[in-house]
Formats: sequence, C-alpha cells, structure tokens
Amino acid sequence: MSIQEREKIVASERPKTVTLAEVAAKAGVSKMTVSKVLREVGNISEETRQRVRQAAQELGYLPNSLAGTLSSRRSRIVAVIIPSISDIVYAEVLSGVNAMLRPSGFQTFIGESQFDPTVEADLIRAMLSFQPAGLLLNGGMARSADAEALLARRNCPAIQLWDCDRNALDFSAGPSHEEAGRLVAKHFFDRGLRRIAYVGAELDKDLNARRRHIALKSSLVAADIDLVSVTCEDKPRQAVTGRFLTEQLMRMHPEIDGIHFLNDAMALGGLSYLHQAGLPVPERISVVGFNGTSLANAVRTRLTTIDVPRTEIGEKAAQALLRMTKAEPMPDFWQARLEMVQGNTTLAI
Amino acid sequence: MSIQEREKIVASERPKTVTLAEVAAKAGVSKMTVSKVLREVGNISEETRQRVRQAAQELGYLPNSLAGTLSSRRSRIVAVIIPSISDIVYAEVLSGVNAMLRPSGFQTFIGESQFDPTVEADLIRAMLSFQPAGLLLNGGMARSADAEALLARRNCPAIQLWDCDRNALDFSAGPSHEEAGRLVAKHFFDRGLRRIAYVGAELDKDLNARRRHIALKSSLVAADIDLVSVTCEDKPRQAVTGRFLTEQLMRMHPEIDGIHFLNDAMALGGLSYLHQAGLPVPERISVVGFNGTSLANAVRTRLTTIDVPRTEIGEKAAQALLRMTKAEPMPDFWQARLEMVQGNTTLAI
DNA sequence: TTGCGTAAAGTTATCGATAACATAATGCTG
DNA sequence: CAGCATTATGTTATCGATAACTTTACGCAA
Repeated sequence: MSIQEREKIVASERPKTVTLAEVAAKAGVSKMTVSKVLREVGNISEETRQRVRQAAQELGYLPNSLAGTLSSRRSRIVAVIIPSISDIVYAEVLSGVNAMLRPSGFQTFIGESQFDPTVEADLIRAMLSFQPAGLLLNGGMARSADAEALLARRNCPAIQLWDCDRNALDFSAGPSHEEAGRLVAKHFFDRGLRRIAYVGAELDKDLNARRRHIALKSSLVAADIDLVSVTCEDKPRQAVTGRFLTEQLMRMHPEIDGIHFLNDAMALGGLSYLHQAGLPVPERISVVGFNGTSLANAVRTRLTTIDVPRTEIGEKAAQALLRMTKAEPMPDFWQARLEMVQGNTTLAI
Repeated sequence: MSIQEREKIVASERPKTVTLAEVAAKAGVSKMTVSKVLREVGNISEETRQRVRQAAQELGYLPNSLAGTLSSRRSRIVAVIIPSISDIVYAEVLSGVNAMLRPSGFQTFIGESQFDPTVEADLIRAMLSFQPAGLLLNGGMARSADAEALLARRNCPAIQLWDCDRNALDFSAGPSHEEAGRLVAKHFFDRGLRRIAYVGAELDKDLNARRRHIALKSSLVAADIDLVSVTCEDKPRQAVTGRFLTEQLMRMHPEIDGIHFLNDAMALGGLSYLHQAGLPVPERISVVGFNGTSLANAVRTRLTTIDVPRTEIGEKAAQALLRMTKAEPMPDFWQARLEMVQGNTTLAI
C-alpha cells in the first residue's frame, strides 16, 4: 500500500473535530473556563489551568477561529488586494505587511485584482464578508462605483498602498508619484538633456504610473521641453514590450537622448535594444527606470532607476492598521522616500 | 476639511452591519427565505425573490461568511503556505492557484514560512483554525513533529506543491527534482565536460534543492566524475551570493568547466563574476541555472536553465483540490514537465 | 369530492465559540 | 466575627447564518 493510499483512507475517515465542550468535559470544568484558560484572560487557578491545558493537549484541541470571531466580533483577518501576486513589486509590499502582522496574530487574506476594477470590487465584497480587521488596497487603480459603495459600508479601517498623493481611505503608505516624475525630470535637466521620451504600457490601468508620466511631462513643459510618449495599452509591462517600443521610438525619433520607462523590466528591455542598436548608455542616451527591482537580482546593472522601499511600505501600512485597531492616534499617511540610483557602466548581466 | 478627516469621521461612526434578519423584516419574509433566495436554492416564487433581492440591495446587505461557514460546515477558504511571497518562484505558483480557485468562489489564505519549520507549524495551526476547504503546502521543507501532528488531525484535503518525488499528503503537484538533477548531468555529459561544480545556499532549508544536488552528484559519480560543491547556509540564495561563491570556487578549482547553480538568481551572479574574470560562457565554462525565472524579465539571456511551469503547478494543485472537495476520483500526483532551455550567446542584459 | 404530491414559506435546533453577568468560595479588615 | 472585596467558576444569551424538518396552500388525478 502506497503512502498515498494509506493517507487517502485516513482522509476519508477524517478525525472528528474536537470542541471546547469536549475539552471542558474532559477537564471537568465549564466551556467558559476552558475558553478563558486558552485565551489567558480572567482569573483561573493555576491548578485548573494545568488540567485544562492537559486535556486540550491530549484531545488535540484546535480552536475554531470562525466561531471565535463571530462571537467576539473581533477579527484577526487582514484583507489585502493587490494587482498582481507574481509582480515582485507588489509581492514585496505583501511580504512587509505579513512580517508586521503575523507577530500580532493576524492572518492575511490575499486577493489579486489584475488591475481590473470589476475584479477588485468582487474581491472587496468577498473580503468584507469575512469581517476583516482591516483592508489594504492598492492606490493606483480606478475604483468602480460598486467598490466605492462597498467601501462606504465597511466597518473596518481601510488603507491605501503605493500612493500617498491622494487618499479617500483612512491611511495611505507609499511614494509620491508626482515627486517621482519630477525626480526623473531633474535627472535629465542635470545632464543637460532636452530630447526626452517616455515608454510605458497599460497606463489606462495603472494610475500611479500615469501620474508619474504626467508629472514628468509637466516638469519638462515648464522648462519648455517636449515629451515624446510611446505607450500601448494591450501589451504587458515587461521587458519584451520595453524593447519593442524602444525600437519604434528610436526609429521615429532618432534624436532622443533620454528615456524614462514605466518600470525596470521595460527599461531593461529598452537597454537591450539600445545596446544592439549601438547606442551606448549613458553616453549617447540616458535611461531611467522605476522601482529599483533590477537592483535585487543583478550584481551590477547599468540601469539608473528610482528605488522604492517596497517592504517598508508594507510594514508602515501594517503598523498603521495595528494602531488603528487600538484606536491609537496617527497621521494620515506615510510618504516613502524615493532614491535615485545611478546605474554603473559595467556590463550588465 | 481634508479628505482624510472627512473619512475618519465616517470611520468612527461606522455603519452597523446589516443582517439577514433585517433584510427578512424589510422584505416581509423569514430569514430562511432570504437565505434561500440569496444562495439560489430551494423553491421560492419569482415575486418573493424580487422583493428579497430588492430589500437586500436597498439595505446594502453583505453576507457574513464566518457565520455561513460555521453553520454549514462548508468552507470556501483555501490555505496556502509558501516559503516566501517575494520569491517570484512561489508567487507564480500562488498566482496559478488563485486563478483556478477564484471562479469557484474560493478565497486564498496565504502564509509565509520563510523556510522555517516552526513558523510553518504555527501557520498550519492558524490556518486550520479557519476550517479551510483545503491546505496547500510546500513540499521542499522539513516538517516539524508539531506540523505532522496537526496534519494528521486535519479534516480537509492537503496538497503538496513543488515536489512530486514523495508525498505524505493527498496529492502532489510539481517537478521531480531527481529528474532535474539528472537533466543537468546529461547536459554536461553531452558537452563532454568532466570538471563539474555545484553552487548553492541554504540547502539545509530547501530539501528540493538538496535533492537536485544529490541527484546531480549521483549521476556524475555513476559516470566516475567527481562533483565539487560550494555552498553556504547563512547567505541568501541571491545573485550576490552566487557571485561570491563562484569567485571562491574558481580560485580554488580553476579547472572547473561546468557549474550548476541552485537557482537562476545565483547563476546570474555567477555569470557576472565569470564575465569579469574573462572566462567566456559557454565556450570556456558551461553554466546551468534552475527555474527559468531569468527568462521572464530578460529579452535574451545567455543563461542555460531548466524551466519549470510554475503557474501550471499552481493550477493543477488547485484543480486537484476542487476535485477532491467534490469527491471526484483523481490520480495521486501531477508531474510537471521540466524543460532545459539553452541560453543564447547574445549579450545578456 | 377526496387524497396526495408538490410548491412555497416558516420553525426549530445548531454550528463553536465569547460577552456579560451571576454565583460560590475565599481572604482580609475593623 | 460581620461585612465586603477579591478570586474562581458557572450560566445564559448571543453572534449570523444554514440544515432539516414542518406547515400551509394549491392543483390535479381518480
């Protein structure tokens, strides 16, 4: 008999769940006493404690959090909705959230909206039905009327991630995307570049990226410089798209000497084309990405980018949530510090 | 008054939750009728349906899934515990799981064990307390006695991810790591290489990686070839470590002409050193990574690696879980197909 | 017209815990 | 030693839903 077969049998004759009442019976006390002992509240004699703990141990008691939460109306679930789980950028924020919440006994519920407001609204509904202690949402998305209505009816704090420029919720943690756009403009100014382009994708979905784009454009316009934008809405925000669009850009505007990309992945794709086309970076053309994701996986990179403290964003958001559940006072937002990281000129891998 | 201030007031005077009973009162029917209408079960006249739906709509009724699950003992929560959220490899599996489960109305609960068996056991306990419909665990970890005991008491199916070589649970979905090790050996054999090294980190935590390592070694030994292994347990499995260890390796064993790395990130770090040291890849030395993660973000890479269908692993695991909840028959495991991807020799970015 | 099957709605018990209050036993003060 | 605070434990009601059964009303065949 294989391991699988053996276990499948076990699975069919699943052990029945042990409840508080059974532990109470075994320990010879009331359910309430057991509950108090296990939650470590109230006054229970040391001797009873021991008996109860022993009984719980022997029966293999596992509390039912659903019942507990329902009864106490105090939840330890935190719902997080991010655009994409497999995008390292959001995953790292999530990691920060998790790291901060777990020691306090909170569990994270995760939803993936894929930048779709309809999906987001569905997720908010599903999440709220679990009576979470808090809701963490991504700021850079259009929100459906449905979602707004659900949020208005929420009875838990809601926090916005990734964006501190504007916020209709209780707290926001993230960078200022307007500042990011200005930083990029300054980078080009400092180098005396005046033929600037922007390359991005799916800007209709990602409002944060759109705001960076607009801020860059405004800063340039203020200096009487025009911004050439090459974007497309139906291709992924990945390296391949960055490469493709950069090729298009350079064919149509060979004079360009500075490009800002929506993110690092697209920028790396762009670098790839520029290298192949014999346009040295940064001598002939300057390239700026966004996120600082290229830094983590490469030992050295020639990509200049704006590093965003992603894990810290998650941590700050989670901290704020913890404070709010304790009704402690706190500010309305936390602004993440952006850091422009100069790429070195060593060969990139 | 700022947006934040306005919302904070709203937050303090939170809307009280609307229950089934209130909807029932408004619609002039019993709670049960409302419950049946909203779940679309039983025989309810069209006219009543309309009245109930309207009442629910107007009151902004949101079901309480905790109460529902407690009462019906049928959960739509699926618990997933992975070693790291921000490691793209696990995040992509998660994405596959999510994509498959959401259409069926399941919600994913996520835990991050950080390769720590103690943390994993704690998470299993926490997850089980939410009465999940299923549990997805990572296969490549040592499991604590505590965790084993909890799993034995589970009353839901449990599935193992990332590993189909052995399984003590109900189903497993993943590659054979032994096959992966053999594939790498074959790759070196085919090129007539005989001075082979392995570079890895944290092998004490990642049993899957350890099994690949052992399989590689066995295959080589069978061909009378020795494997030089350079590993360390206290550095991250990242590019920097790969670079550092490769440098050590090549100083001590300059004759090496083939290296297998624990993962792509470390391999890229290794490539970086080899390039700097003037050792052309693959002419002078052959490099093989693992995972195929380098493929996603780069337009072209010189890294040879074994591609693993991560999203598919998640999908298959989720599918199996869905089947098991319906008590449908199914095999014990799904073996992911591994694909050796040859790096091209174009300059990598 | 009787009897029975089905449609449509309601009643009661329950899921597994916790809150809030009640009670019993103890200790301590004046 | 009465009286009261404190400690230790138990009782009852409740959280918000669903399962399982019951009741009522109606239609139609014999």
